Amino acid sequence: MLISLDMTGEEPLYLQLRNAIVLAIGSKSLQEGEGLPSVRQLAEDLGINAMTVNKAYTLLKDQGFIEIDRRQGAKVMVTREAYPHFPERWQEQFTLLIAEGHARGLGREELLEMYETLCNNLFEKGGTD
Amino acid sequence: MLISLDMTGEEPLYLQLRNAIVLAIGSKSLQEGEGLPSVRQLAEDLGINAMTVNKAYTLLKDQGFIEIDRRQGAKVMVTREAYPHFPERWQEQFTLLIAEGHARGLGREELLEMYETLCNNLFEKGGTD
DNA sequence: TATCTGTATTACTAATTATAATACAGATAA
DNA sequence: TTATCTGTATTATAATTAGTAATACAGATA
Repeated sequence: MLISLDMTGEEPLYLQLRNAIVLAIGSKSLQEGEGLPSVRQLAEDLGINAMTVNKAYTLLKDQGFIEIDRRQGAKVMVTREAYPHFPERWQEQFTLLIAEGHARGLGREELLEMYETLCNNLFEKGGTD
Repeated sequence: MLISLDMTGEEPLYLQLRNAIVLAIGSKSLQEGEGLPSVRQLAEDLGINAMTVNKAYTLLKDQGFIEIDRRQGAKVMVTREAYPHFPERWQEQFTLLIAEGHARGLGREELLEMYETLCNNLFEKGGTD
């Protein structure tokens, strides 16, 4: 899992990190049960503070993407119970993005093509799923 | 265009307003060239401050969804020049949402179904497009 | 002149972001 | 036992941004 952060952009570091990990899980390049680096290790690798990594991990835990064991560290474990807002909140955001694309001139077919292209790009990064 | 804001939620009022208008444009229930209420009028209707409405309008303008004429007020006018970040930024967000859905257990077919359902829901709100 | 536009200014509070230094609890391995 | 890993709680600090609001101004219009 290669993660690079944009230190100059406006997106918070902990969010960039959270998103990178969600992308990795979604593309199966991080698999269920797989362990994540320790907060200190990852912080050192990325050149950021350990508490910033901890913030990302805690967020991922609260959103049901990982579990954290004080002994072994964090590992991928997607659970539905931890995040009951799915799929309602997700659908809202999804609909909003579709609306944005359509408003900007993408027709139904173009939207569908775009969707499929993005899906393919995402899935070919990971394993055979 | 019926807009209702959640005054107690954590989502900022100006963002809720911006999103509601983008949804309306995307579903064609607000059409190209159609005028929006004045900032004061809308602020009064919604029971919020006029500058909050202005912030939403300014954001919509900066993102290329509306044009603002000091004389006539704001009207829907989607332009590509005003927002050169499309489609790159949009694709990133879209991909992230797909990844979230997939990570939470939606397979490729389920994702596609979900996509089509959301599309249909969105488009049937507006006109015949 | 009265009344609409949007908007610039200013203000104020609250929250966010990131970092840092410690310290602690628990587990593990030498 | 000791050293060394985990995560995490605590506290602090600093800079920045967010969010909302009150007010006044400029320009256009009727």
